[in-house]
Amino acid sequence: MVDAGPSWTKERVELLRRLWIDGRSASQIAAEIGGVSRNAVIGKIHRLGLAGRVLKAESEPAAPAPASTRRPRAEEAPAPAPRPATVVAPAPVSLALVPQPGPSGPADVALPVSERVTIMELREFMCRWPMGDPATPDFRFCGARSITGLPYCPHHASIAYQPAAERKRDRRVAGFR
DNA sequence: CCCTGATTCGC
DNA sequence: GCGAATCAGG
Repeated sequence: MVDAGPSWTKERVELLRRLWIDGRSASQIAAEIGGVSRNAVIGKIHRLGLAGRVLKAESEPAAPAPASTRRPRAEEAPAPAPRPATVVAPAPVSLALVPQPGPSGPADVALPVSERVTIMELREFMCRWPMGDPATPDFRFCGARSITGLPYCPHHASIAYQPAAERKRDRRVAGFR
């Protein structure tokens, strides 16, 4: 007998809870757990009362824990917000840390050339970092998946968003490459 | 176009 | 309870 759908077994629910609290997105969790859709994950999250995740830690007297058959599972704190991997603000990356094209080094290894696109193929979710000379036919945009909310992929975003102090002096427009 | 979570509602 | 479809927003 091919056991029916896995459904939400204890293990799966635990995994779900772990990943969710860890800051994973519903789609990521769905892919990780397997056999369930993102909607299923979200639905379960709500039924478990885990919705809302970490975002507001103010006027919320925490959940009214039934307190009864509590296990010595030393763990029931209101979660100190484990900071998801989602970074909105540009990290303070200095140019010195950006791998520069050396005389004998493939500086483009971090750039998926195969993903380069023309302006016609460019979509909003694609990295708009210009590559090459706009006057030549081989001009392309990076085209990699851009960071949600930003026009660039992680790599180019690290170059584009540098500390103001770093560029305040050398504020030139030309030199895009 | 991509993504996110929230909600609804038939099953 | 479940989750696809839908909604609302980025």
